[in-house]
Amino acid sequence: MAELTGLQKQYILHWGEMGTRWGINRTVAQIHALLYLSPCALPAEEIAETLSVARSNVSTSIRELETWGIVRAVHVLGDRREHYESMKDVWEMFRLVIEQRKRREIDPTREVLRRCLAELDAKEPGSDYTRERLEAMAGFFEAVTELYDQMKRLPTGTVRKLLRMGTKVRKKAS
Amino acid sequence: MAELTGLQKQYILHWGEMGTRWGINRTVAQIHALLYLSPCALPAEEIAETLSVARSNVSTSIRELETWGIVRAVHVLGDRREHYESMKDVWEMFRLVIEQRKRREIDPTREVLRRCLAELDAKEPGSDYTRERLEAMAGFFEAVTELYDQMKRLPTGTVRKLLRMGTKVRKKAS
DNA sequence: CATTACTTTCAGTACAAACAGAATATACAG
DNA sequence: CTGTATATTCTGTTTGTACTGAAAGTAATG
Repeated sequence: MAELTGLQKQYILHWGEMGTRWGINRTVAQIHALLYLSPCALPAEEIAETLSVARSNVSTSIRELETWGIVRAVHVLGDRREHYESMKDVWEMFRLVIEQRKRREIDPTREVLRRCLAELDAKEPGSDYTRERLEAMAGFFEAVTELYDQMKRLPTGTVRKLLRMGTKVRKKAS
Repeated sequence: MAELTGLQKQYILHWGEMGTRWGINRTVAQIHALLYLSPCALPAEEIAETLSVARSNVSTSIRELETWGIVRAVHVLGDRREHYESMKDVWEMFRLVIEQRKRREIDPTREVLRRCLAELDAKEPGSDYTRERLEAMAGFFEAVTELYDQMKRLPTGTVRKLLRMGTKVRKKAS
């Protein structure tokens, strides 16, 4: 993984852009893409060179990826440096990311909605319209959470199987 | 909707923050929150005042919300100004947003992955590892797309019903 | 325990997105 | 046609995030 092929470059750059669109730092996403494509774990130094970013920037970004749980440090015999490798199971990676974004964004939103509704009862029992809207929104978030919980219970791979089943059934019916 | 209650303020501010985390402009999200809570359509002027942002900023943001299809202009008799109102069906709103983000981000990513794999065949038939990784990622995106398409076929409300069913079944089983 | 290899933290800088306000355009009323 | 109300576009400024390079920190080696 010394030099990038044009193809790898293309993938890494695109992944970086996608990241930014979903509120993920470009460098973080690029590093992830690089590690994902790399057959072996890479030291920070090499990542910095390959992507032309500061060594320190790599350090911070790696740490973020580690908190997501999709990158980890491994040791290579005869080398004092940390080497970093990405998880390779795509489904599991996305599961991790989704789980954490849910915790950080969906759950707090549910909290706010609940608190709003409670306050509404206490202080402004009259404002029916606001209540109606907040309840609709709260219902949505509860449902999404429910959906998520049900998915989580399914063992790995089941989603994929269900998907295949669904496709077949629909094809038969048509 | 002249003055905001503390509660409405809370919701609007939170919604703004959530927006930024998902790559949506804070003002855009706030305006959406305001219109969503408002029982009647509001003129741009009033939105600007209520949220303390520049009139021009409202203009741009509204336009973005219009392109998403979740806000539209309506006319009020005896008033030359445009009044804006938000869609109220939460499920439909999210459906619209998801559909468009898929178009703008998921689909292009699938494109890139396909192109990469094609190029890989043409130019570098040897690089097995890269191919393996790209194929795994491509497979994931295809599956997500498939899942999305299947969901889309379901008539409105079915997701909600399925959800309730799922809950019941699981409760019985336990 | 001093030196070297490596990593993280910190402080300032650069950059891109968001924004305000002015300028311009459009549409309506008299 | 003129003046007024409203909407949009444009330009410069602000703001916040990402980033760099230097400094400090940590740990292994001889």
